[in-house]
Amino acid sequence: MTNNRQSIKKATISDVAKLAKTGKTSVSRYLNGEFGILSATLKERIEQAIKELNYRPNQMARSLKKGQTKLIALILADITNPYSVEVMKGLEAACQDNGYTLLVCNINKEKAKEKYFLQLLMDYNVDGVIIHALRTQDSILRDLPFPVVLVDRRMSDLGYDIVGLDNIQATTLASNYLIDSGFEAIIFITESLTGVGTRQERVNTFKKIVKQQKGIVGEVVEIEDMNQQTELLDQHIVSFCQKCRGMRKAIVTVNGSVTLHVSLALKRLNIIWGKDIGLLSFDDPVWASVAGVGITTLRQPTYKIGYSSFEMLHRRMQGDHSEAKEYLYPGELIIRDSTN
Amino acid sequence: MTNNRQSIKKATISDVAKLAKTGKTSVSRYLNGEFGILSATLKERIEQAIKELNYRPNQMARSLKKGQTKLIALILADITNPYSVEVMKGLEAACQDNGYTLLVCNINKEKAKEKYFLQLLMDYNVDGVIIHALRTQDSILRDLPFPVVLVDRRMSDLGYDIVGLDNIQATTLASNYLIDSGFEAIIFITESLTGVGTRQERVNTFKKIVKQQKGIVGEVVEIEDMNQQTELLDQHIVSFCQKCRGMRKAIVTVNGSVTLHVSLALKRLNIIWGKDIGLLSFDDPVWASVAGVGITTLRQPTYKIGYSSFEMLHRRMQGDHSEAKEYLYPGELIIRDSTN
DNA sequence: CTGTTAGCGCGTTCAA
DNA sequence: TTGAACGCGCTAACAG
Repeated sequence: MTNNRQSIKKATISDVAKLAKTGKTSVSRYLNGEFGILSATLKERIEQAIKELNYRPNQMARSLKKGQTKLIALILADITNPYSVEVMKGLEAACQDNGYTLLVCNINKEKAKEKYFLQLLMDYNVDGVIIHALRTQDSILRDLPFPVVLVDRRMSDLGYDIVGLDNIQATTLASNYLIDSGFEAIIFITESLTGVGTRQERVNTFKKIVKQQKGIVGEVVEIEDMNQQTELLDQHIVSFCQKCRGMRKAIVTVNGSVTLHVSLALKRLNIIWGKDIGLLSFDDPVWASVAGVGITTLRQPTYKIGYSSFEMLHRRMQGDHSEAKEYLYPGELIIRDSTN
Repeated sequence: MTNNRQSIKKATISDVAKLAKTGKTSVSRYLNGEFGILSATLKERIEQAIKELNYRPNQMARSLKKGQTKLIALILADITNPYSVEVMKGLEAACQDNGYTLLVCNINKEKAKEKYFLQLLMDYNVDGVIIHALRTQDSILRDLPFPVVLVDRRMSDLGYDIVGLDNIQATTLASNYLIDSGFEAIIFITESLTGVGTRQERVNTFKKIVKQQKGIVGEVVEIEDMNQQTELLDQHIVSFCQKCRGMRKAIVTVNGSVTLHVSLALKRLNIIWGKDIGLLSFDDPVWASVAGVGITTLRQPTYKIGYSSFEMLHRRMQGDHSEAKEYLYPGELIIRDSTN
């Protein structure tokens, strides 16, 4: 059997018109639901012809004509990140609910691709774009020909709408929980902070809270590249443990990826979370409950974030030119045995 | 500051032609790299005009005219599955290397969406489609207007190319490893087998190997819905342990998702892998090394699978009508402490 | 080497 | 109520 049978030519609107013995215009009207101006019999004939030819309108032609493609795009830094995938699922649902198709663009952490995709999306005339975790400061980000919504604040203000976690609320919740649970020394471990507003907010809030509490030791460690600098990570953990000997210690990780790296480090160092040290993670990876005794996490309403980012975009696509807004959702603490 | 400034009208090929004082044809030739037929001065003028207007060709118009969109699509059952995401990354890289854009369609395990997406892709005239884990037996799958490549064999033979893991090699490798390591009773746990060729192949190979070995107890458990039937899973594990009391026991899980469920079950039952029972998982989830003592896995060459699925598709898109082929890649055993 | 012309499939005047 | 004709932005056939 042979593959690739382009032989099946698709019927066009003209074919339908011919078969229904009418003009393309009426068919077009039928397609667009303007039934008020169609006689019952014509409508019937067209219906019949469409079914017979198995006709489906060509979206490309339609897009060209109407100037809107019903395509929207999601640009994300790293599709390996489960958080991003969750957001994507919410977004996807919203798209389908509204007749839009989602184009997923994975930057894959390669800076060059940011521009590449933005250009591409302009070339394809997408109706709108949702950007998650973009870092470029390129001027291309100004005056884009389509509306943009940002998931998580990541760059200097460009006047775009923002949807994301309420980092202040979430960090406060997590920090206070640890303190109330009797932890006396807390180290906050993060990846590169440059250009990533989300992480900055978490770090800053953490610092502020710790400072307000007397007798609590708070420390922040920033490691540029977790994949490369494993020894550095190990060293920081070790020296933290030594410095705070005798105190109840805990680690907070800024996101799921860091949590994985820290878990690996603790295994290497033979430090057991839930027993030798506390552990609390932003994001709620699926494996959080099977990793050792389980890891306490701060879960984000990812699905909702994805879904409502579409809603904001949709408003813009329909011509809403009002001031840029921020929609921040609260996080939820999922308590497991790493912090008991 | 206001968002959504569609005000910036994009320049068209006519604008460029006018500014360069020439016809659209020459501009088009320039765009398509046919420099052999362009005088140096004209080329120069066009180049200048394009830069000045910041012109970029409209892909929609181009697609309409040429009948090819440079769009290909990936249809997958569940984007939450890390295996699928890995495949996607390979595919994505291949697309970019060849100037194609990838459309990701997530079925999300909702059967109705399979047809929906296939229709959609026809409407958008994509050049080709890669299908991962589709289950429909709908006639729509025959005579599609674009070439198709299947990742993992999942349905009755439709004459499409197939790329995936060599399940026989992989299962043999895994099973023999367990037997050689001294395990005497092995239970193979899988999700629903109906319509999923990949899982069937793994199960069948497992059965065959176990039967050949004297003194080895082999058992297969199929659980339809892992999310709903957690008690059932627990029961099966418990009864297996009772039945095979005194023997060295191991569990094999058919994929990463099942591994997660089984890990959770073992935690509930307070059975410790690597000590009370062996555990070996198809797929290699990122968390395999932080779950308890670590989980031995059978890693698939996911990236390569994704990349080469594009290559096969590409050949078809260029008109190769030869017989459908199968490309199967071997798996690799990653040994951790769950099977020592 | 270059420009004019005719569509690709569809939506939208405008006149009947 | 209906349909003919034009054009969206681009490429290709055909003349020059």
